[in-house]
Amino acid sequence: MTVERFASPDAATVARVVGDGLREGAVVSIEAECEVEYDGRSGGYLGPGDRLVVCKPDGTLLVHRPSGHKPVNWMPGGATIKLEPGESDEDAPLLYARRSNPNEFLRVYLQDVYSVSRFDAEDAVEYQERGTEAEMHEYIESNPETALEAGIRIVEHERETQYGYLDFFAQDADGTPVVVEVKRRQATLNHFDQLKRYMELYRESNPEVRGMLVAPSTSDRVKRALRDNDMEFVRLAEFDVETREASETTLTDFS
Amino acid sequence: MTVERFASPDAATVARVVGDGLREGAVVSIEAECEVEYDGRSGGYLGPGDRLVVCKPDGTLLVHRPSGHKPVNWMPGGATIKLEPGESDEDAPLLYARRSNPNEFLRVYLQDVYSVSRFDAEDAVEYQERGTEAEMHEYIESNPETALEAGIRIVEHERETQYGYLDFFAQDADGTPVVVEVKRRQATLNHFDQLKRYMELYRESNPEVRGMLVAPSTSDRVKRALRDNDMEFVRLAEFDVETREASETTLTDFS
DNA sequence: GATTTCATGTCGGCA
DNA sequence: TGCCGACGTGAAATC
Repeated sequence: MTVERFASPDAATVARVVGDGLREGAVVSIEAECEVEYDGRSGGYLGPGDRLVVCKPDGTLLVHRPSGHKPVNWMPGGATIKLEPGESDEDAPLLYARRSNPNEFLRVYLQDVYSVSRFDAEDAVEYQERGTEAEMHEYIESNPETALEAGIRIVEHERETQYGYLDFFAQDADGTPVVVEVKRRQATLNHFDQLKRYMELYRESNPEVRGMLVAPSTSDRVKRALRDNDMEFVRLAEFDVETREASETTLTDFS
Repeated sequence: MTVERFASPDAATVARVVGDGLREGAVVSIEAECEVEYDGRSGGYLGPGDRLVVCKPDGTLLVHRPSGHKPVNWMPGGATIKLEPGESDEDAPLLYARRSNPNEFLRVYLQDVYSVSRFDAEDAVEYQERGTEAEMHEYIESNPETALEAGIRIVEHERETQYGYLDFFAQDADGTPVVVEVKRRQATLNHFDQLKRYMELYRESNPEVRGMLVAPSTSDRVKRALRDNDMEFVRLAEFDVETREASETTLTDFS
């Protein structure tokens, strides 16, 4: 049996299921009324309420409220999770997770456990992702003239500078060097800053060097900042999610 | 009963529990072997394997593998979730979530549902957080001389400029203006960029203006970049998570 | 709705 | 291990 579930378990059962489950590599889910306390990089307290608590064998602990994408409290993988049965029968069992670097902990007081389940999940396949920044780089590298401008030539990809990595170092039709920074989504002021930082390095030795910020879109503010600093925005419409209708791919597309 | 669970349910039961549950405001968790397909801002495919699928009544959908803090696939709140029973008995029921803006969808093919549970969770209390950037601002505003330097005076908090907001605008003991950028964690090159952007605005009219990057810590690289640009780093040790041992607060601290 | 900034961001890559 | 930047970043505040 892959899933074992216990309704209204007592503290000892909860302790056993959590302890054995995690040690043996299972995912343990708990539906309970609980109180949560966190301290570390930030700190917080959540009073009594019903939540879904998920413990993974890698040390991940998630506390989910009935709404919201993010867990209200959590511990990323690598933490040590243990369950301490309450001292007396009235005491709530304590689900306790701690990690160092940074030093932090999470305490979940399980005041009323409605249900706990142990899930011996087998999941080995890899997630296949499409549409990453790496893909955008590949596209630009193979089609620089379509993507950027006629006559441009890529000289180097991922060039290291003393101020960090720049995406492409290129030369335009006239042989003028071009610093290219690529963003997969709408370019922000931070991205402008980043490009400018690289530009300053090259402009010292060659004031002619050009700077290109390449992205599916950007705001007017960023465009103005670029103009004010003699840099350029290049729109890569091919990667704009909003204009490209979410394509109705089917499973066979991945075969 | 707050939690209702069904072991090895058939497609019709899964459809009923998911449909009724979400409509009636419950959290539905599914432990199943499934296949996942996503398309939208990015795209991806996850082959068959055992996962925990969580559906919330606000439209949140999470697919969790047995390890990792983040769901391998998800849909943030606001999506429309529906479950379509397979056409025939052999067809896997399809859990389908869609949203617009951006336009994207998630398909979870439930090939083998080990268990589905409906959790009518009641959770009304608010989460109380400590240690935010706002708190750091308050601290600096009330103790500028301890936090920053002797004789300094805060002139303005959250001043708007044509290039964005700066955290504090101050004057030192000599009356020289000081631009202050505050970060609640280790300051990065990006934060340096941000401060520099503001600085350039002020230096045009007054080359004497000072720039302060205030954070619990930063890297040597950032310190050097600051020095090279005649700006300063101010360490706010009070907010350093690493030096401050995770304090052993108790529930009573929040009363 | 668009833009900007914060976050217990998390995650991965590389020195 | 620490630093650095991408992310389907998400979420809040502001305009």
